[in-house]
Amino acid sequence: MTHELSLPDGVRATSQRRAVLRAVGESAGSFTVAELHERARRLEPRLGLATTYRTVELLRASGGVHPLLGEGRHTYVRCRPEHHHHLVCTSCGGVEETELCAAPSDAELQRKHGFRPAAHELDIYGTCGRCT
Amino acid sequence: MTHELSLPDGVRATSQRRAVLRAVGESAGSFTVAELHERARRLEPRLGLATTYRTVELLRASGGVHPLLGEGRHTYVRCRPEHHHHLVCTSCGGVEETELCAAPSDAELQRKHGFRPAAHELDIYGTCGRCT
DNA sequence: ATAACTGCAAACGGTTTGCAAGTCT
DNA sequence: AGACTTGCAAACCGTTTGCAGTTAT
Repeated sequence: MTHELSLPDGVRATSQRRAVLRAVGESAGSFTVAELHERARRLEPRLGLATTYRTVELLRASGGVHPLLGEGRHTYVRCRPEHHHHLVCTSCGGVEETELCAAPSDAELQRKHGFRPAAHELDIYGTCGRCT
Repeated sequence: MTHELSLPDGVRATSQRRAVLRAVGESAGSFTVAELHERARRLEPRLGLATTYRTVELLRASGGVHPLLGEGRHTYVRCRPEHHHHLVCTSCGGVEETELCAAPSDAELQRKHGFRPAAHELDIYGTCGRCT
């Protein structure tokens, strides 16, 4: 089930890069580069932040991780991003995630607007369970 | 047709803010704060960048503009009151509006999350007709 | 009169880069 | 050996903030 994460061909398999790879593998959901760095440092304490950035960029270019539009460009998910949206409570400010989604169909967007959708972002505002 | 853009209640109508407002009004599609600043400076040469940021934040808080989290810098689009969503072309930066909408149903959100939705925002990223 | 607002410049936080030292093949 | 990779620190860039002077109401 879990697709094996690997470095692109032609780059060297250093201990630093392996540590970053494992940190990505251990991530549940989305992560920032800083979080990844912190986690990878447990395996490779001398790992520098710049190297983490460089490795994430390698993985991004080879399709191993994917940047999320929704939470700012500095958030990534492992290649198969779980599709989720935000439920923002306007009373307490809390945010939860949901997998429920019903965006307009690709075909309809194509037909009515000539637009080819690649990703979308949906934020739903309302009142959460605790606040009702 | 074009809804008049205005400052929120309780804030002073200065020439700087009017210049930023007009610059927003003149924008086609999305814009960055820096672009807005440059455009608004033609009307108000002494306008500072910080003031442009502060005014954009005012407009954002009062619903006059809507932030898109694109590559690198934050970009915004002007927001009109009718219910609509944005089709953002990641190739040319253009933004069109669509009335197509299919958010998850209130009942489903209520049942699965105990969340009572009031409003939602949907941004769809992809390639527009001209860029395909 | 006075609270809101401004420009300026310095501060800030995340990201990138130059470089000398170190490492994989 | 030789190219690739690293850590470090400085540079970078968009954004925010502190402050003293200015302006709308």
